[in-house]
Amino acid sequence: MKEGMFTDMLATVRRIPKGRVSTYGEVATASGHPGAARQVVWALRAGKNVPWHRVLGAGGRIRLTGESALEQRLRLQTEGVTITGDKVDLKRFHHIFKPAKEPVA
DNA sequence: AAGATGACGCCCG
DNA sequence: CCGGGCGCCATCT
Repeated sequence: MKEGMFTDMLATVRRIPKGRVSTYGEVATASGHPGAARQVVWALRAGKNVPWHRVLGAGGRIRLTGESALEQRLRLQTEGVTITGDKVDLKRFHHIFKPAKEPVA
C-alpha cells in the first residue's frame, strides 16, 4: 500500500539523532524526494512524534517565526546544539544521512 | 479549473 | 549580509 512522501520524510527526520540537525532540502533528498523541501514542511506539521526542531533551512538557518522559532531554539539548545544569531553551525551539528546505498565510487 | 500559500532553495546584484 | 526574483510542489480557496 502506498505510504506516501510524507511518511518517507517523517521516517527520515526521525533518523536525525539528538543533538544533530538537518535541513528541509536534505530531508527531501534523503527521503527520495529531491526538490520537495516545501513538502517536508507539511510532513512536519502533520506528523506526530517527530523531532521537527532538528530540521532547519539551508545553511542551518532557523526558518520558523514567532513563538515557534523560540520553541525550536529552546529545544535545540536543550539538546546541546549551539545557535549563533539565527543559525546553527552545520560544520559542527549537521547530520549526514547514510547514503541510501552504493558505496562511494 | 485558476490563483494564492508557504517552517524552501538557489542564483544574482 | 540583504533584498529580489524565479523555480518547485502539495494543499487550500
